[in-house]
Amino acid sequence: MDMAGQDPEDFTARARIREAAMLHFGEHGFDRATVRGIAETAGVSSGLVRHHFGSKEALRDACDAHLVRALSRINDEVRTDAAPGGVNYVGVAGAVFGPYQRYLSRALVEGRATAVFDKLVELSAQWLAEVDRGRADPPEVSRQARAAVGAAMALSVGLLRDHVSRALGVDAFSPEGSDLLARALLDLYSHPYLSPEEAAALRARLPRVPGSPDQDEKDHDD
Amino acid sequence: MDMAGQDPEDFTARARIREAAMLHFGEHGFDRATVRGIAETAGVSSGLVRHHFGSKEALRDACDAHLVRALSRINDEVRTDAAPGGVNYVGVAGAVFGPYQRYLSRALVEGRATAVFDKLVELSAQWLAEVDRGRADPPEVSRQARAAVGAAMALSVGLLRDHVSRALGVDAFSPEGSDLLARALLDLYSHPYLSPEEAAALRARLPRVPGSPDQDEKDHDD
DNA sequence: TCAGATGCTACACGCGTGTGTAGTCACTCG
DNA sequence: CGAGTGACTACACACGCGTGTAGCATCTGA
Repeated sequence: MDMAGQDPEDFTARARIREAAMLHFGEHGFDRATVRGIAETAGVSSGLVRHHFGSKEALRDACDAHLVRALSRINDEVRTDAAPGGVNYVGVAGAVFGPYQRYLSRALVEGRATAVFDKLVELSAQWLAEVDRGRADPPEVSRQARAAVGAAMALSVGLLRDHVSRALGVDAFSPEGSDLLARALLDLYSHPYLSPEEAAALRARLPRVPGSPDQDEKDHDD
Repeated sequence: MDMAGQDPEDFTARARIREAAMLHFGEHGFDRATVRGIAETAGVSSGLVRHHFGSKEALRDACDAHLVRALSRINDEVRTDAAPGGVNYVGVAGAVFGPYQRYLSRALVEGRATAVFDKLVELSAQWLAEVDRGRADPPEVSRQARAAVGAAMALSVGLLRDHVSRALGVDAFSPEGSDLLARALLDLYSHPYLSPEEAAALRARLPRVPGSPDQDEKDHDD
């Protein structure tokens, strides 16, 4: 039916409901959020929510789908606006979390929004490809693995927004906070926090070899 | 009453309930988890849960408190076992998430477990203090800010366990996965991913100065 | 021996929830 | 005009949930 575009349907009740749902799901979580509350925020009856989306879970699916669409749009914008020497991760993080920060956080932690994470891994891998080019020693682990970790790290501040904000003293997404964060991240990404010797030493202390049984799990007593 | 120790009460029904609660809260989330289900796992009646903890929320509080106790114990162990040249972050992450990975993840994302995060910031700051000593250029941002980001990053893989595992191809907490992760992290922490020039360039592209209004928030249209 | 805790269970209540149903209004098309 | 269709509402139902209450064993100490 209305598979049309993204803009023209934004004032429809359906879009308002979706928007309200992302707000409520993000703020209170899926379970705690109520269809009635969403309907109220959207200015419609609770029945209409069901009429348009069928069920609460289907509504969440629609939110997830919308998130992916929003991401791919943002992704294109970022790609054209990226710094020549590497993707501006701060910008990416700020953009990915957009108006939907809380919703995305919950979705990611609950294991959903896989497309978002995978896209971020892809971006991270591209970045690493450039970095690896100008590198003397060959990386020990695959680029994919490092990209996965990099993607997770890029999201970490957003996921732990409240805690980071508390430690920072200002909201991480406020102008002051994001500036502080950006500079902290630049510092982190531009300085090695382990010397090659330390890294080698720690590597040597790693649990035996892959495949060894749990060796560090002596007891979790209580 | 039974403020006794931590070990001697581990076989009591109260401890079993707490343990079952952390399992259920972690697996299904606080709202979706039911007192009846927790009671069944603990092998007791649902009434006993209320008898011991008063309410579902109080039960969660007890779980949080137990988590903090577990952390401080782990913290002591790690501190004595830490590598001389820096804290083994991989070990820390693996230890902090112990048997309570999922529970901790949810608690952190929901803004609880502040003590855990703050403790991690503290550890991170200690580590940075050592790193800063052997550093030529002075860091631009406070150690606290960098520690906050570092703590968030140390937790990121645990928070996004499912996604990272999917990108890795193996469970991030399996022996193979944690080994792979450790080596990826060591690579990340021991190599700068931005050259000083690139960092300077990106820093120059940062939004004006702290305190400037939103400049990058043109529109979030729909 | 007998009160009084204490650990624990069984059962019922009330409420909020997602969902189902019936119906109204408006607009379209033949 | 009139049937049809989709947006939308009001209302009721059934269910699962946290919570409350009453009661039963078991142990302890005066």
